Formats: sequence, structure tokens, C-alpha cells
Amino acid sequence: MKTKKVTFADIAKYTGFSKTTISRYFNDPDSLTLENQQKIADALDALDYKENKVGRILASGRTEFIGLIIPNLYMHYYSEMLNQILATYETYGYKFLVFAGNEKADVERKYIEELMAYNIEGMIVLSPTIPSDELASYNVPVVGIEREDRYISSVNTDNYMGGVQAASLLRKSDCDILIHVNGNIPDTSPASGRIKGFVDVCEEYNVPYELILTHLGNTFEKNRNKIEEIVALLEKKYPDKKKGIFMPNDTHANVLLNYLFQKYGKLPETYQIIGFDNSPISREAVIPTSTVGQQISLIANEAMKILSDQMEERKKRRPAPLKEPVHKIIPPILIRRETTA
Amino acid sequence: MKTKKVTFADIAKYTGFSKTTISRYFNDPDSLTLENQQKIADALDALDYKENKVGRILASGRTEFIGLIIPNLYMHYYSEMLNQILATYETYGYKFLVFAGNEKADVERKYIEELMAYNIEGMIVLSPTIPSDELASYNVPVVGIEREDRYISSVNTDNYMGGVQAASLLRKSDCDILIHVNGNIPDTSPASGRIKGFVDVCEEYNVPYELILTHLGNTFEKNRNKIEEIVALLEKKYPDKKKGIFMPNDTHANVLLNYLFQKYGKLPETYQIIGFDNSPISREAVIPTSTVGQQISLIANEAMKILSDQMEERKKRRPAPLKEPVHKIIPPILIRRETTA
DNA sequence: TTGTAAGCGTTATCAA
DNA sequence: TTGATAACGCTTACAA
Repeated sequence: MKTKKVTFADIAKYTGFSKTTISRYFNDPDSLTLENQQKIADALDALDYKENKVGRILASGRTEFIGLIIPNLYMHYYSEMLNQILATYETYGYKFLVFAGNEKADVERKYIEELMAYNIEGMIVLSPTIPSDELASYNVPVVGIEREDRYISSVNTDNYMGGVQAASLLRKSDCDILIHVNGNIPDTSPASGRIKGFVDVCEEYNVPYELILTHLGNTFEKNRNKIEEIVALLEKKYPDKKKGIFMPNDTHANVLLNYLFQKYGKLPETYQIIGFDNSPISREAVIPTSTVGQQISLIANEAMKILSDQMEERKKRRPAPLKEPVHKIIPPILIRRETTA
Repeated sequence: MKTKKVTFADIAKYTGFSKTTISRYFNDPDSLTLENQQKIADALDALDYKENKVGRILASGRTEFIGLIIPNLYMHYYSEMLNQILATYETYGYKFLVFAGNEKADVERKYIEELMAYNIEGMIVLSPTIPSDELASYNVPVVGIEREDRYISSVNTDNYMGGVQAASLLRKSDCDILIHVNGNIPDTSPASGRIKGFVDVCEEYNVPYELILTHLGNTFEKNRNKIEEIVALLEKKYPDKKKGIFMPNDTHANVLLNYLFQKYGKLPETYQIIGFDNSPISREAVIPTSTVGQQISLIANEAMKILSDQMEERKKRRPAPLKEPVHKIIPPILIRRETTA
């Protein structure tokens, strides 16, 4: 522990070369003779050299750091996305500085300031809190995922198609009335497309439908109560009709399913349920639940590809600054399981 | 974007002070006159200075980085722990470089090498893959959580007490036979204490018991099949007995519960179930499931406290190297819900 | 209370 | 193919 770290200077002294040559051994080995490469390699071994990237960063400006801003990790969707993003390390080699802001804008801002102080090369933002024009103003490549993205590049699921898929499946399951439960989503959020897709299908085929746009709450207990209310409402309004319900995500679909199961000991014939995301809970539920699946691995990889392109561009002599943000849309995949016919 | 970044040199020139004084403004402002503090503050504003920590790291050696090695984020336990660890940023200010190694030792090693190249100040390791003596050899403070910890500091749940709590609850629920399902856990893993606690209670009170120690598989489908087998076995062996089953975690408890619910439309009187962790799934299950709860937030905070102490110690002039690793044990909290009497 | 000057460990530029 | 020298942005003795 007391032994000072070995530096290029030490290796230079040991081998008789200059520091420059040692640096070249790492960055452009072919510019050295094979013989000298070997000499240096031996010296590294003998001295037990460990690289120090801080010096490199200072001299070159390349940190290979990406900042990652996530709302939270309670929702399985986010942890799965994080998992997939972290996994790109093996392809791209970028390291991730991860932060969960829990929707507090000022905390997120403070953290982003810190990230900038470490010279991160790019940012991936899942959190909806900070508007995209502000994110863009940091002058670092940014990719947003499933959030407002007017002034930044982004990768999103084709939410409109998701709404269409869900409504179509419920319609074909011979439902008398289609219901879509969702939050009060702003028009700027990609998720709002889901509502539109759902409505368009219902209107095209003249299927009766109802939108229940209300915040379901942030805890299980609140979700549960809200969903009880909704079921009570629906059973009063449409007592003998076959109800097809499109829930905003698999977690909420599961709460609904479990509630019905407890009430009736099974999923009654008069209910069909479809969720969103294809989270593990949808497979592991008491009845495997149909869902509109997001291709999380694909989304993560596309986000890294876009970000990586933009980061590479900046390293060039005369970087051509991006004129327009890039927006990539990933189709959802309908997963039919046992809660729809 | 073309504008070069503002440095201490620029501020020094602008204000007429030296770089040293500027540095002092940030690190020890009280050593300047109030008047001069104000002058510099104004200059920072006027020039729109953004701090650059890379220079600071190079000069001082303090990165404020902690490396975090996680097995995966599929398991809710890990994402919840990650969430709590990230949240300590607001208390301690350390930034986290996160890596999910998916149990591949060589990939994990490669990543740790990289972390060391960035001069991380400490490491938190949840992953069981790399033995603690190897982790200790990196000469950086390390805290392990729920993993083998002979040569490193650690924070663990009191697994023995967890086993005792589970067995006691099942016993008091008038079960005729107690069953504990778990993997083939090495003795060095803290989780092995659970088995011991369970067995000790059964023997003390002369309650018949059975251990089913077998790997349940890594996918839902495999879990499900294995658990079907186990149920078949138990119903053959103990047809009319009241069976109290202690599952290795809440996910598996939920698979069991759902299987029984599908088979019988309810949880039969002859079954009692208790899980481990207190993951969200235990509350959100078709029947809220009893569980031995891990105090994840507390564990995360204790881990950071131990790590932070050791990191601070190293910054001192003559650091007193830690003689013995510190091991902190956190009691579990028994959560009684509806799957036990 | 403030300044001078020497680092920290690399990479970049120019010259040989 | 190699080397000398100057950055990179900040901290830290030591001196004033």
C-alpha cells in the first residue's frame, strides 16, 4: 500500500526509452519495433504496472463515462432497461455513472452538474423531469428513452402501434366494451400515443369504449384501492357485458388480475386483460397475462448506438454538429397469454 | 461549443489573483477576505465557470468514485439494494460506477481492473463470484453484502435469526411438518445460516421437518416445473398433513402460491407459506405473503457508513490500516401476512 | 491573507 | 522509429 504507483516515467527509466515511447506502446504499438515492444512488455511485467486513466483523461479529454439518469428502480421496467444498458459495456466499453433521481428535478440538476464536472461524454436519460431543451443546453450528446424528446435524440417504443395492438386483440376477443386505464399523460410524452392508437381502433370498428385517465397512485395500497373503485364502477355500468381492459403497465394489470381472482377465485369470463411492457410479473402472475411487449434489449442497444455515433463525431477534428435530433421508433411485440381469448 | 472552457488561470487573470487563491476560494473560502471572496464569486459568474474535477483528481487523488458490482438486476432484491445504495449520494456525495457482471468471473475481473484504473476510492460487492481474498488484494476498501466475506468487511442480514423466525411462525401456525426449500448453499455464504436456524428450531421443539436443498433453476419455467415436482412429492408423502413451507425468497414463494391457487382456486388449509426478502411481489401477490423481511435501506446505509469510514481513514496522513474486516449483522423483520395463520 | 512553483500521469506537437 | 517539451486543470508545500 505504501509502494507508490508505477508510472510511465518509471518504465521509461527502467527501459531507457522516453515517456513518449511508452505512451506509444499503448496507443500505437505498431510504430515501435517488435523488439522494443517486447522490451516494454517485459518491463510492464517486471514493474507490475497498472494503468492510470486519470492522467489520460486530463491530457486527452476522453473519459469514456456516460451519465445515466433514471427515475427509480422500483419499477421493473427501469431496472430491466438499466440491466440492458449496463450490458452494452462489453460492446462499447463505456462506463456508466448511474443516478436515480426519484423525480426530484433539482436533485437531478445538481447531479447532472457533477456529471459535467467529470467530463462525461454523453448522457442517457430515462427520467421525465427535466425538459429536453434544458438537457440539450448542456452541449453533450443526449439520448432520451420513453420521455419528452423535442430537442434531444431518442429511442421510443411505437406506442401508437401498442395501443392499436391492444385494442385489436381485445376486440377480436369478442369484448362488448373496451376500457383503457392510464395516467394523465401530457401530449409531449411518447406514451400518449397509446391512447390515440386505442381510440382509433375502437372508432374505426365502432366498438364502444371508455377511457379512464387518472393517476393510480405511487404505492401498492393506492393502486389497489383505485383499481377496486374502477372495478366497482365498471360492474355497475356494464354488469353483464364482456369487458376488455387495457392497463397502463403489467404491474397494474397484475393488481387488477389478483383483485378479480380473490373476488371470484378465477378470472371471470366477462373480463379480458392486457398489460404493457412484458415485465417478468406478466409471466409470473397467477394467470399468465397478455401484454404489449417493449423490446427493452433492442431499445437499450439502439440508444447506445445513437449516443456512440454522436460521441465519436465529437472526437473528430472538425465535428459536424448534429443538425436535427435523431428519433428511433421500436415496434412493440404483442404477447398473447391467458388473460385474452 | 467552440468556446474553450474557463479555468482557474482565466479567473486568476480576470481577478488579478493567483490560481492558488482561486483554488482556496473553493476549498477553504474562509482563508480569503469576504471582499475578495465576493470578487471571485462575481468573476465566476461573469466568466460562467464550470468546475472540472479531473484536474482535481489528478492533483489530489480523490475521485469520489465507488465501484458497485452487482450480479444482475432481474432479481428484485438487487435492484432494490441498488436503489438504496444510489440514494446515499445525497448523504455522502460519492458517485457510483455500476456494473452488472451476470456471474461471469472473468468479465467482473476485467471490470474491476478498469475501476482501479480510474482510482476508485472503494468498492461495494453484491456479486458472489470473486472470492474475498482476491477482492481484498486490490488494496481498496471493500464492503460485501450477503456474500462470502472472510477477508473483507461486510453487512449481512442475520440469516440464522431469519431461519428461526420462519420456523417459529410456521410451528405456531400448527403445521404438522415444516419444509425448507433452498439451493445448495456453500457454508461460507451468509445465507447458509438460514438453514441452520430453521433446523435448530425444529429440533428444539421436536417438530418433524424436511430440507429440500436443490437448485430451482434460473428461469421462471424451470422454477415452475421444479415447484410442481416438489408439491407432487409433498402431497404424496404428507397427504393430509398441514405443511408449512419456508421458501428461499419471495419470488419463489410467489410461484408456489400461484401454482396452488391455480390448482385449487385458493390457498388450501393444508398449506402455509413464508418467503424471504419482503420484495414488492410479496405484498402484491394474489394473497399477501408472509415473509422474513430484509432491511434493505438499513443494510445499504450501514455498508456506506463502513466504506466511508475506511475511505476517510485512508485520506489521513498516517492511515491506520484496518487490522480486521468489520462485519455488521442486521436483524430481519418478520412480516406476517395472509399465507400463515 | 496571498503568491510562487512544483507536481499529479498521461497525450500532443514538433523535431530529429 | 524515437525523444524533448509543453500542455491538461487543479492542489499543495513553502514562502512572503
